[in-house]
Amino acid sequence: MPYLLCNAPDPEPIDCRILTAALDLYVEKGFHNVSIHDVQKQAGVSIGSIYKHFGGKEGIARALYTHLLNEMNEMIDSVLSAAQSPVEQCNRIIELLFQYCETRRNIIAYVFYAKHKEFIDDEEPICSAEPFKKMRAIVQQGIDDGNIKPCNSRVATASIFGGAIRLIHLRLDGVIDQPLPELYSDLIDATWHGMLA
Amino acid sequence: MPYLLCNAPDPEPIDCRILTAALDLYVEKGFHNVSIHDVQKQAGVSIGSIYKHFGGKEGIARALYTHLLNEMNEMIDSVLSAAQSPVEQCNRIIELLFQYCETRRNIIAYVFYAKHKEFIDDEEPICSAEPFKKMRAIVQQGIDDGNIKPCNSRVATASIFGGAIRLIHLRLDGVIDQPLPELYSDLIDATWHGMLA
DNA sequence: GTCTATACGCTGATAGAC
DNA sequence: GTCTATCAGCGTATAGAC
Repeated sequence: MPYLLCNAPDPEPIDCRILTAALDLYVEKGFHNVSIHDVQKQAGVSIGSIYKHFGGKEGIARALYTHLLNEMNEMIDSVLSAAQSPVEQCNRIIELLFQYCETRRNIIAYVFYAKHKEFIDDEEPICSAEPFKKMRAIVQQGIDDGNIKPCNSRVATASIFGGAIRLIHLRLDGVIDQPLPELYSDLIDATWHGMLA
Repeated sequence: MPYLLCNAPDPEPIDCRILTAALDLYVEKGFHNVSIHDVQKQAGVSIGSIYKHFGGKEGIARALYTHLLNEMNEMIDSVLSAAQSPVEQCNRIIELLFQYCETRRNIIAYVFYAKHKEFIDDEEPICSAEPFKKMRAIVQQGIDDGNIKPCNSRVATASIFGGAIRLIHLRLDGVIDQPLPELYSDLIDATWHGMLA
């Protein structure tokens, strides 16, 4: 995977055109409501090329999946290498997710919102994927350090990131019309200090 | 809607058999991976009857949608009529959702997990539906009373219910193998008092 | 490597008997 | 009201030309 989808070289190579076209269509209409012909038309390539490169519709979805998880993963790694405390790392991840939700909407939608099990065979649930494991590891580290409240690590991770993910879903659904970064500080305060007045 | 799906009379009427069969199949395999013939077989009725009663595959999905939202709504109303404080009402809703997630798994999956926009035309996002509005109203009431921290009501609602919804998703995905009610008290503590140690 | 034309299967939907 | 048999259309995938 020589480059990230959002940093494609110019002129855009054919496989990249196919991926971005498919991503847009899958997110907008849902995987099952998109035909190979739709992708072919939008990408400006032929059906033959699509089968040559990805072996079919599901092949594109699987390639997208690994590709975008990879981007997620690099994002998490960049946060980790900044070497702050676990709490600050969690905050930074949420901050970046909120930014991406505005600037790279379809990537976030595909990773956080699509139901991959319904169209990609034998795929592990996405929360078992590398970036999500790392998020949980950060939380566990915070617990071990004594900075995060000691409790079931699933519960802790869900408590810390659940509100953010919920807001992302609502934003993607069009229920929230405010850009998420504007809600960041309120959410962070609620997450760490609780919702009691 | 004379009865709730989970309290169907005996012998089960034909439309109810269709709905429960479709619910099971839709949740297990995803709407688009289920054919009318699958539903017909599982429900033990004919295709003709299905078209007579619901007008087709999407008609079943729409009927399920309104039916199950109705059940959700009654659940919320029962909590509201118990007339506790908003904070206790929120806790009770989460407690019931966790219970339902174990005992009426498919109902929760269909309401909280399915992407209705992908197969039901012109449907409002589900969080605009009555039960979700009521949840937000409860939170707003708590803020007005001075019991819940005053902030953007979307953020507040997402903070309070986001962790629970996230755990429900993980449980439905098979990532968590512990029954959710066992995680209830940890989650509630985290929600109201925050995640700092 | 890229394309076009074609074949085949599946699925949603209907018509008409009981 | 319930059922079975049948149709028409779409969408995936392939074969073969350039």
